Formats: sequence, structure tokens, C-alpha cells
Amino acid sequence: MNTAPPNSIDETPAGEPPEEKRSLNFIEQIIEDDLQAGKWGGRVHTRFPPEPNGYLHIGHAKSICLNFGLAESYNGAYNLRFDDTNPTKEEQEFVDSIKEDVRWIGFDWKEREFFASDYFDQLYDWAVQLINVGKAYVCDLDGEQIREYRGTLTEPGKDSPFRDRSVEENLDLFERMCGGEFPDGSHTLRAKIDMASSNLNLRDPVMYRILKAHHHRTGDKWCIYPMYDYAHGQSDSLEKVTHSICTLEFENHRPLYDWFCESLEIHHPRQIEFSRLNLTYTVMSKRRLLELVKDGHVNGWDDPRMPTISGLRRRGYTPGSVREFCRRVGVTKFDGVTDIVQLENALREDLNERAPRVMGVLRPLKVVIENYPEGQSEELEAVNNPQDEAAGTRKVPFSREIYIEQTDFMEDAPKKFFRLSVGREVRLRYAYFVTCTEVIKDDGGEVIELRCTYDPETKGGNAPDGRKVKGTIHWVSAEHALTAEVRLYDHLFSKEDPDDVEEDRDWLENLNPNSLETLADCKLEPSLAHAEVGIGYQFERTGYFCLDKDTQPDKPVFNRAVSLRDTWAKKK
RNA sequence: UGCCCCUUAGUGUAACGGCAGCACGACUGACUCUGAAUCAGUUAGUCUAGGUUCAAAUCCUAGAGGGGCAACCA
Repeated sequence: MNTAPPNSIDETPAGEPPEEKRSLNFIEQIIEDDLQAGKWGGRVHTRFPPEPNGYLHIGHAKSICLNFGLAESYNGAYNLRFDDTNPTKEEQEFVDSIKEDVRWIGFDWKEREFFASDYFDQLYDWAVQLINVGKAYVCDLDGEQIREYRGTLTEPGKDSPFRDRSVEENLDLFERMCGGEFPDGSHTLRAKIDMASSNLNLRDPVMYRILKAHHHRTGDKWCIYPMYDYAHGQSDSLEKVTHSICTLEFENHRPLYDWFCESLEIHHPRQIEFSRLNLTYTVMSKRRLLELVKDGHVNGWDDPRMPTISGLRRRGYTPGSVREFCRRVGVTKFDGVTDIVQLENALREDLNERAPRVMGVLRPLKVVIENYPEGQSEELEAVNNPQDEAAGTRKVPFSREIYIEQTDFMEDAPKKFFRLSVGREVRLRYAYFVTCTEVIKDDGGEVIELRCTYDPETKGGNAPDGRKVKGTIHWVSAEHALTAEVRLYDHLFSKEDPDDVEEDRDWLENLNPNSLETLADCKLEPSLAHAEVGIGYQFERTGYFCLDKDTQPDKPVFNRAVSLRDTWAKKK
């Protein structure tokens, strides 16, 4: 700490006022208070505990950034732990995708990769210990009966008839449960707490159930598996976690979390709950995302319209934008809904700094420049990124026939329309001023071609006589153009709240039928032939795009990650 | 009908008993070889009612509104 390098950002320049103390979220407050009070020996140790039963989504990203970010900023450690206690739902594919996604977001958990299934032996021993002190018992009630005995929200439950079995009998039964002697569902091991508790989680919760299922890591070794409540806190404890951060729905489980740690007299992390992320125009539950995938409403977990990490990545989101977004949404216990434009803006901001600029015409309209010599072409210099001089320049070919955007021409243009119309002059970006002289239509009256003249004196985009044009439009030389498919995405749901449906109707009815628009005949500048997956490009005046994995050698496919802000579109 | 949690501009958040700030959005305007970016400005808030206090978004009580909880899911 006191050996900071000369350029350390920790150094406050002399004479400058000390940096104002950053405001802390409520979890940071707790941590600082703990540190202040000398708890945990000054350690901060967190974990991210996904269940490998689906792909990670942007809500998980919030949790990852919170948990791992906290550990990083307090110089602590963080674990990635798979909560794999239910073999009927979990798969190796999900383990792999989760690791890939966490890495992509930008965190390295190094050797601290764990599985709840690593602790099955220890958990078993602890269960025996609880039986021995009379705090757990084997119950023969079936699922239905357990539910009946549990009581309701307003009425207390009643004790299981098996609650007072002897320690010996419990030990014997539990061992035989584990030995595979009983069929699935015939017995459970339950904690003996309080069937009259106002917190239903404390009404003798099930610790172990019999499940003769193959586990993706332990194989067929076990036929009993621990429940979340019995496995989670103890896993935290074994890993010497200090702050166990989870979402609000586990708040009512905290007394149980505490009960197990106290009863077992083991290291007792502090559970802290925060509100999960909700986004407008999207759903975030794993159950629903799974349904979208399974029923083919989207094309897989990494469909660019999905709020999954893999979907965002494929869509063109950057790790930095995801992290910045998570920082901006903050951390509270209030269950709100974040406007999805926050996410989009984080991306725009990030890509504005780094994305190479190119020209691409999404809906081409052919333009013939009549006074430009036939067969001639030339290379014009274009700036790669006005935000970053070091990005340099490139050459863009120009010729007699070019494509411009259909929306950049209007026949009966209002005065405020700064683009092309008959008799109006605009600048072709980095090229020449052109004036539209004639409109050519097909039999149906559709505009299919424009005739223009150019001013050779304006090469590069400036007029020597100092005359100005109000509009600058992008273009692509027809002869040199790369033809590509471009996929435009809109919100997956047409309602801000997908659950906003009539009585008895389904959230799926709010799926936006226009969430994907495929443009098959887009014209891109030739430099894009060397585009790489994973790099965001700005198609000037249009948006940010990236090469999709569906690209074929003869057919490039681009995704629009997000459009550019368009105040003109708003005015219309 | 029980228990637990929550409530600050449109949205997300800050304030730690002492001047209600910030970000995003929206709206103006400036600038511009991207109607982008940038810059300047405007807009708008403490759920309600009592109480404690010199002083309350903050503490107390009650109410309203929202969320969670009755898987051998996590």
C-alpha cells in the first residue's frame, strides 16, 4: 500500500483538495461499518452463486458486478460457486456458459471456482450432527402431507407425527435414505425448528430429499440432495465468505440461514439482500427466458433480442457498457424498473469513444452522378474515428454510381429537411457536393433512382467558394459495395411491462412481432470485408453494428446493436 | 387474514437530524463534413396524517400503496 508506483492514481496531487468522499450504497455502508468495527478480521469476501440451470442475464450481471466489484474495491476475494443441488435441472452446458459470461463481463475468479456439490460430504456430516443434537429428524410425510401440516399464511402449522423420533432411529433412517433404500419422495430430513413460526421458512424446513438422479458432477454417488436453504449458507461458511449478498426474495430465508450457522456453530457470514434488476420491455426470470428459447419465440439463448449476457454479446454490447450500466443502476432494496434506454445509452457512450466509423446504406437508393466520367473511380480519405485521432484515416472508393439511404431523399421535402430533394444540394460525406436533378420512378410510382450532378471543386467535402450545405449524407460506391444482410432489432415486447395483459391473457401475447427486421440487400463500404466478430462499428448516421456469427464467406451478416440518437426522427 | 421488506423529479439513485443533489430522459438553444458527439440552459421530487426536535426525506406511531412468503425449486 505504501509502495505505490509513481503514477499511482492513489496519489492526490499536492495543493488539490482531497477527493470528495464518494456516496456509498447501503451494502458498502454495511461493509465499511463492519471494517470499522473490526469484524471479519478486516476481510471482505464475496461470492456469486448461480444455479447452472440456464444462461446468465443482465440481472445476473448486476449481481456479479456488485459481488465481485465490492470484493475488488475492498481488496478482498471473490468466489464463483455453482449452486448445483438439484440434478434434475442442472447441466454442464450451463456451467460452461456461465463461466464464459462472467469472464466476458471482466472478472477473473482465478482458482476460486467451487461447487456446492463439492461440499456434499461435509453437508452430510453436519446433518448427522444436527440429528445428534435433536435439531433434525427424518419425516415420512409425503409432499402433500408436508404441505398440509405446514399450515397457511395465517394459521400455524402442526407438528409432524415423526417429529419426536429418537436420535438412533433418525440416524438409522437418514443413513438408509442416503443408501438408496427408499423411493424418491418417501422420506425427508427436516430441521426441527418451529411449526408455529410466522415465518413459514422456519416451519421445519426440508433439508434433504431423496432424488435418485444423475448429477452432472457427482454422478450416481448420491441419492439424497440438500435443499437450497441447507446448502447455501453452509457453502458460504465453508468458503469463509463474509458478506453473502443475494436478492430480496431470500429475505425471509435469512433467519433460517442464521439458524443453520448458529446451530452448527460454524463461521457465520452476513446475508444482505438487494433488489433484483428489472428492465422495461423485457422479461428477466430464468423460467420465462427458458420458455422463450424452448418454444422458439427466439432463436436460442444468445438471440440478440434476449437480455442474456450471450444475447447482449452477440447483439454487440461491450463488457464495459454492461459494467457501466450496472454501476449506474445502483443498489437498493427498492423493487423498481429501470428504463432500457439506460442500457442502450451506456452502449452508445462506450462505442462512441471506440467504434471505427464506416459508411453503410441499409435501404439503398441508386444515384447516378451524370457529370462524373463513366468508368472512373477514385479513393477519398475518411476519418476512422473523430473521437480518437490515433485511429487514423482510410480510403473509400467513389464512382459515378452510388447508393444512398432511401430516407435521405424526399420528393416533397419540408424546409427543415436537410437532405436530398430535387434541386437541393447536399454533401456526400468525405466526397463532393451533389445536386439532385431528376427522379426516376417505376410503374408503381416508387422512386427507384436519382440523377444528380456533382461539383468537382468540392472534392473532400468543402467548397472553395465557401458556400455551405446544411446536410451531409452517407453513401457507398455501387461498383465497390459489399452486399450484406443486416438485422435490426427492436424490443422483444411491445409493452413496457410484458405482464400488462388483460385478465386470463398471457404475457407472450405482448411479444413484439416486429422485434426482428432483416434487410437482405444492404450496401456497405468495402473495408467492412475485414470486419471481425466482437468489434463494434459505427455505420455513420445510422447506428452501431457488429458482425454476426451467422456470417458466410459470401454473405456477411451484421447486427444493429443500437441505433444512433435521432432527434430528427423525433421531430417528425 | 398473518409475517417480513420497501416508498425521494418521468425513470434509476444521493443525502447518515442542519441549503434536497446526481445520472438518464424530455424540452430550448449553440456548434457541427454524422440531424451523432460536444457545450449551455429549462423542466420536475421527499406517499399521507400525527408526534419528537430549535431543526425531519432522515427518528417514533398510525394509515395508504408496492413487493415477497404456504416446491421434497433456487
